[in-house]
Amino acid sequence: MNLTGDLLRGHTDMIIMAVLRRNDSYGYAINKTIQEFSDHAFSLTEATLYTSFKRLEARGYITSYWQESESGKKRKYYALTDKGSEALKEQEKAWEDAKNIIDGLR
Amino acid sequence: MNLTGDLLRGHTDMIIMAVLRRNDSYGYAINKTIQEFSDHAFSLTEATLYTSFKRLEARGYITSYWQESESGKKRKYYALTDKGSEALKEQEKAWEDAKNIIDGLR
DNA sequence: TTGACATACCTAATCTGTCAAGGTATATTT
DNA sequence: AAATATACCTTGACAGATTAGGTATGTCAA
Repeated sequence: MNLTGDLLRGHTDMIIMAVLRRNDSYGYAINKTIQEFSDHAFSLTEATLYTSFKRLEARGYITSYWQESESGKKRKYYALTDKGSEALKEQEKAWEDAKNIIDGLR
Repeated sequence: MNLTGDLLRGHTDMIIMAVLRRNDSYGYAINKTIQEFSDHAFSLTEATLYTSFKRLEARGYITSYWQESESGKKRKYYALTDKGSEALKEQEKAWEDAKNIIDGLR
């Protein structure tokens, strides 16, 4: 498997929000989750990840808060907002459409 | 359905090559084919289309030749090369992976 | 205890593909 | 004669992803 991020471009936000729908999480852990679910075939670059956080927060789709771990490290947690939840649903619909179009053409 | 090309970004080349796998075709007709197969929900802009042709030809994935239609209009036909056929297979594999990753995360 | 690695955050500059907005020209339909 | 469909193409701007940096703390093995 060799997946460039460009293949999922435009869907990064959806992926992140889908992870946050399960529960609040922080950058490092979110990326780990994505890696695990793709059998370590795919990971977002950190730049992509943090750029996406900024974008999502600016749009009001997620909020953030700092929390300290047991080990003492500071983590920035993100939570999906109601608005984000709505946006996620729409993006998932668009994703289904995209799948149908591409698969229909083959 | 409201699909921006950005949602399919990175897959445009695959889509075009998939159309060309059926038979040689020219720009205008290729776009019509894509529109029909997506129930007119999706079409590439012409700029995207011709940019993609250039890119694909530069990579040796397609070749082109001019041919006149019965009506007298000149059409630039494109044909999938062996190299393009190989690339298409790989891209389709990557597409399957992308689908699995995204759908697995939801 | 020191060095390597994992954890955890972030930014600036660059690259790439798409889009908006233009352009040319011929054939067909009204 | 005008409108529409067919048919090609380019330039400049934009948005999202990548490359390549940066800071700092915790953990574990040698």
